Amino acid sequence: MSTPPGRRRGPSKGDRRERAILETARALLARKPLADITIDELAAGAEISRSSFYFYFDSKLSVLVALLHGMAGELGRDAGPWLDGAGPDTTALREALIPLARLWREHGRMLAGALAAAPGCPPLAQWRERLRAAHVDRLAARITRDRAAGLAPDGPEPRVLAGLIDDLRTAALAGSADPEALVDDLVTVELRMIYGDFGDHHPAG
Amino acid sequence: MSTPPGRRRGPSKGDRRERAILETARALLARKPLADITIDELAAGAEISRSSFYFYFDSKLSVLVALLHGMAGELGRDAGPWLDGAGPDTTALREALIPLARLWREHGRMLAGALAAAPGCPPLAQWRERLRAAHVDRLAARITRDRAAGLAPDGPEPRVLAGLIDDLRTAALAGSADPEALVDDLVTVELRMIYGDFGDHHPAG
DNA sequence: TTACTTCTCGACAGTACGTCGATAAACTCG
DNA sequence: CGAGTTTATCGACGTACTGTCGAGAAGTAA
Repeated sequence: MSTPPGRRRGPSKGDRRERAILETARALLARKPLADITIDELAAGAEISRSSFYFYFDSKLSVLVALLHGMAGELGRDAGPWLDGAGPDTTALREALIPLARLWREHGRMLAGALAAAPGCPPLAQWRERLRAAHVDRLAARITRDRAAGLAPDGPEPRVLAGLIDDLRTAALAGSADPEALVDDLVTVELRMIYGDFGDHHPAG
Repeated sequence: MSTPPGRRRGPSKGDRRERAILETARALLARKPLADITIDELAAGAEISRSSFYFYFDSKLSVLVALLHGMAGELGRDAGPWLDGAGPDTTALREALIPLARLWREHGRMLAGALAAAPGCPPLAQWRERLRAAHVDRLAARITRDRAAGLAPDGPEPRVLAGLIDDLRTAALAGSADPEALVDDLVTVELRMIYGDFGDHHPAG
């Protein structure tokens, strides 16, 4: 359910087909959930027969996983300054959230679909877990540092708090029709979760 | 997909069958997601044939919806003191969260499954929306009152903030293996989201 | 050409869904 | 009781989608 079955290597024509399947999937996922997409549609989009589809992927879930992996890098981009910094750095947090929100605007249906399908499909669950862990680990470390430095008040276990922040972020972005409009509010709220209102003043209405 | 097809009224034997289906569904949903449950299983659990199932419900989603409606009341119970009160009332918030967490411990799989299936099934989406609206409306009003009274700092639009809190709560409870262990941390974090650290001190490690 | 890998497809088998019409069981009321 | 109606049950059917198999067409290279 996760590794391609037939192909070996070679930059040949079947590659274009594989791309076409991925492209078709991306297009369809922007309009409807995975469950409503049939292998026929995917195959038709790549101009091959349904059976041929199975030469490239072993299920539509594999297609989604491939799509998601292709996007893995983008999801954590620009988070460095915030996650590796210290104190209630509004700007850094915002700079981390903006590209994330953009990604959610562009691929929201796909990401939300993947998240919803994750419990019940190990490879998807693993993908989500990895992403979450990457965020939580670094954020928890940051919280620990800030508390030690007296920059943040005591509170929930850093890892738990970081988990709550990740949950909030994901749920909010997944649920919103206009994720980018949420950025400023998310900044405020995430900072409050960590710092109380240490030096925080709401940036924009 | 949402209203029963055949039955009229009368406290007769078919009622027991309907109950049996609901019971079976509840039991199965505790172990696996809706997608992995077949009508056959539901029918077998109620000791009727697959076709007979359709006399009672028109799909397994309808069963889930019925189950959910039967639980609608419990979900908002004990939230009154918190939602109708004022200021960072740790106790009231905790009293609201405890029964909620208990419910999530007992029926977490079912609730999480319903949430995951909601986008893609109007009746479920509606159910979720109603629940969310009920919470958000009252909480937003509370935030507005508290700000007017100088009890809470300014921040995101009350409705937006309330929405974020609802998202956080739901996502956190849905994702946790032990929701009740999360209550104290949720209390801390929700209060911080609304009040910054106005008078808040973390209750328990 | 031959020999090989890459790619394609039709045909098949399996599973689950939802509908229909025939009929059985249970109630109702004369 | 027994005729009529509602309530409940089921088998058979048609449909949609999934995934596999094996035959073989293209492409590539000696």
